[in-house]
Amino acid sequence: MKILVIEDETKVGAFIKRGLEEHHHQVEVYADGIGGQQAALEHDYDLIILDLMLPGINGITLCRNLRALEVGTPILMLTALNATQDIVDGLNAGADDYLAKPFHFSELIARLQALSRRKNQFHQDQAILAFADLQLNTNTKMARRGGQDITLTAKEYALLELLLKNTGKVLSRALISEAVWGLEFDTGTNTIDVYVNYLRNKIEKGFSGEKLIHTVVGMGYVMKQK
Amino acid sequence: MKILVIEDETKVGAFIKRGLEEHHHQVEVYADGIGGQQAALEHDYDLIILDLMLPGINGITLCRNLRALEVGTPILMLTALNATQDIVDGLNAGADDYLAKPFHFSELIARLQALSRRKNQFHQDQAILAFADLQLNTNTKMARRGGQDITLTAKEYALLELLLKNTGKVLSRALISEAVWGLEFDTGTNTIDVYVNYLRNKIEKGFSGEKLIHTVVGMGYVMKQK
DNA sequence: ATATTACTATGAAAATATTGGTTATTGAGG
DNA sequence: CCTCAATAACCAATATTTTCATAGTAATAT
Repeated sequence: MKILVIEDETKVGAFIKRGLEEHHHQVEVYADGIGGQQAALEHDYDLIILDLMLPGINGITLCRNLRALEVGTPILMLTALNATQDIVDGLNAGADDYLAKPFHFSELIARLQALSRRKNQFHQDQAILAFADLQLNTNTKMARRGGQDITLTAKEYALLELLLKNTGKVLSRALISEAVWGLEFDTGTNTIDVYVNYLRNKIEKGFSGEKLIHTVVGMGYVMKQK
Repeated sequence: MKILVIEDETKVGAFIKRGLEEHHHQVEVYADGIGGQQAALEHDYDLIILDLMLPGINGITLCRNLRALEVGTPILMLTALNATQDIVDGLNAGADDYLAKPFHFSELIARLQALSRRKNQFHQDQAILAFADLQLNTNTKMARRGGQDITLTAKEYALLELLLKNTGKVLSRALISEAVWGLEFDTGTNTIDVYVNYLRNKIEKGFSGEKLIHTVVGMGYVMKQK
């Protein structure tokens, strides 16, 4: 996920950044509200972590501004302990959740996951990912081709979902490794190739439809037709 | 959605109506409580937006009346800023959420979405949830299969209800944990698995009907047939 | 000809199922 | 108000099942 952190205490900001990066997120930190607001408007983040105590602009105002400008990105507020009024104000200003400082990092991760889950639950418009005569139902986690249901394992599903969300784009092994296995390094193994093979056996072998997962030698794999 | 707005300030009423219509909702506005209450009883709305400061009848009274008359439609109160007592009274009278005036339109939209989400998840005022030959009576909290009554504990009931309200959808342990136990973090225990096992023993073991709760390894559990 | 990718079998590891026991909670009776 | 018993909730261990990662070989592309 791409995450924007607006936090003036540099130590706290660095702590959050480091921790989130260890969880394979992409993080940008702004120490002032003005810069943070600008960034939020210009880029498309998956989550904004916003300290309410900021120099320059009040966090609640910032939050309200973003919502007024139709920025729908989930916002997680950081508040001082027992700042009940801040919490109420913040939620009214359009924030989605809050976390009282000081907090354990695991709490932050938990909130973050809860938020993305909630968001995914609401965004049900993309329940089915389809390409050519292949469909992937993100609710049932089942694939379907030629009227036939196909059961996938967790890794197979993650891989197919990635391919279907990036049809026509060549995905490098490094990118696949990071997205599906959460690894940022090259393991030196052929695990990805093996899983591509598993997928091909399930969604291509025995089906009359054309080949969908194509190898680009030296580059990676693509989901495409022709 | 079909939305009823009860608001005496015509400017505010018009503002809400216009905004909601831009979001493709169907809106009716009543400027007085008596007319609004009448409308709420006669038509079937998806949401009622109710100003607490009304001429003729008090908003809280109106809210209480509707609930007494078995109108289950979600009610979103509009209150003056810092009218804490009103908020408490309103929620006690059966309102589902509140919004302090003045508010940004995006806040209203957010509340509305949150309410409809909550409603879909929890407020299915259908007394009996049924799937295949299994029934769950949400009033008596009893399950029934093959003409035989099954008593459930609180957690078992909550879990079964969740599954039945999301048949066909794979529910992750994280989601189940949040919905049934209210936890946003992973306790590191296998409590969910144990309760799935309890449920299976009660609703599957000893019944001729087919298996209904399916495990999807690495993903979670689903209620489905076949 | 060689680098790269495809395929396959297998043991290891992870995930899940099941069971037994411990701690909480509740409700009746003293 | 307390005690006790019954039930529910929870946890941890072990058993079982499924999935995964590896490595070796075959096939294919450049």
